[in-house]
Amino acid sequence: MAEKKIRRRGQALVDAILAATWEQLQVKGYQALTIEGVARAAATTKTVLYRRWPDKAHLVLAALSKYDNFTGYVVPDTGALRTDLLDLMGQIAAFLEKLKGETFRGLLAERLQHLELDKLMSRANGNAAIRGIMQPMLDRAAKRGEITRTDWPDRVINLVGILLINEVVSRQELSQAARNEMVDDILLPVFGQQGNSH
Amino acid sequence: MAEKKIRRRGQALVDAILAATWEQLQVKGYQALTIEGVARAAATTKTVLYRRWPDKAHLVLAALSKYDNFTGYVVPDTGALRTDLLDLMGQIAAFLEKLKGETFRGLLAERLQHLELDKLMSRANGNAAIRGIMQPMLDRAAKRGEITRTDWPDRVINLVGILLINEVVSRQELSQAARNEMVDDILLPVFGQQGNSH
DNA sequence: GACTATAAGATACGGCCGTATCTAATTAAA
DNA sequence: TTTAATTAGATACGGCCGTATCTTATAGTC
Repeated sequence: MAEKKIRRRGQALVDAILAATWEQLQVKGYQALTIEGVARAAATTKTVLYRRWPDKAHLVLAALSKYDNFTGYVVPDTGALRTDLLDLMGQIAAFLEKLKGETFRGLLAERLQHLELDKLMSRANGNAAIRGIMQPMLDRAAKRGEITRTDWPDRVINLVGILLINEVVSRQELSQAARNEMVDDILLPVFGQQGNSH
Repeated sequence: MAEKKIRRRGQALVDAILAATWEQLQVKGYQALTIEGVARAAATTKTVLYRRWPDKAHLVLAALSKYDNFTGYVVPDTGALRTDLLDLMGQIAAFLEKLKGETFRGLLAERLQHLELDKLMSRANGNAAIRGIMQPMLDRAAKRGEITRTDWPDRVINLVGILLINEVVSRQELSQAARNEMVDDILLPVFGQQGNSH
């Protein structure tokens, strides 16, 4: 008569929780998602969640990286620095798009309050990752004679990411026109390619 | 025998609340400051606070603009675009400094979640305000022959602010060296002044 | 199969959020 | 001065946070 109380454990439990997180994220959005709500939806308790993830941001990132296949970026090689930059921006834009804006802003906001989250956001933030993509692009551009200098400091390398993030945050969208403007008015002049902006 | 119950009203009450807010901000910092805590400290209730300010961010901004005299920026006129830019950055840096970093990040985070706050933050964010300062600088630089173009889009004009904000957020400081680098490696090239970076 | 370490689940806590409702003090109007 | 309109203050609500504690199911070990 008494119902069996089956308990999920380990990976099975994690999977169930992340599934619930993902579903809540779709239904309610980042802001309205709560730890307790996810726990309820996953038919467990928040105690269990707090044992694994320190806060909402980490939980959501875990779900994101499980479901929203975070494929890495590809180093563009289109034959010209300008189109390389536009291609890269397109890739990042697609990534930000998937985060649905509101989720992205939520994660960013959380990052501002708990700076440790930095590392996890390195993809969107683009610290080390971006250099790995930019450097080959710049080296090739130099070889082609488009630019002369290739040893740029982090601040310059990260500029692409900063511009995109700011665009999403302040205008809530990331149009092709905006990307063109950023490349032609800002990035190309910075990298020292003058004259053939378009 | 029964104590008189004197009630503060209007401005007197607002003043007391803002004083309490300011004090709590010093003592606890932005994150740990709570509406209920301020209400307690001001010997009133949160009902009263919510009748005037929609959230913590607005309350703190109100206190800031009352106590931390938000003096406006002065349009630099040092005789060269480079030093003008450095001067402006210095002014903004001083403003950000006063916000104690943590408060700034807190306000920024809040802004990400409730985008309406945008307007209030326009000083730090620098939408319309920044153009009013940048444009005369650029016009003068053009007259001097340092640059040729002066009709820059918002995205370019706002770059100064974006760079500074990003610096504070990601590195938690804003050194003179960093400002020099931003001016020499990014801003001057963007505005088209090549060759005399330093 | 019995025993033990581990981890899930249940429950409760104090604290804060933001809202609603009611009362009582104060001010302005009549 | 009495009356009416404001607005401060008190209280209570449901909801969530993050932590602590305790019970109980599960897995591995002897």
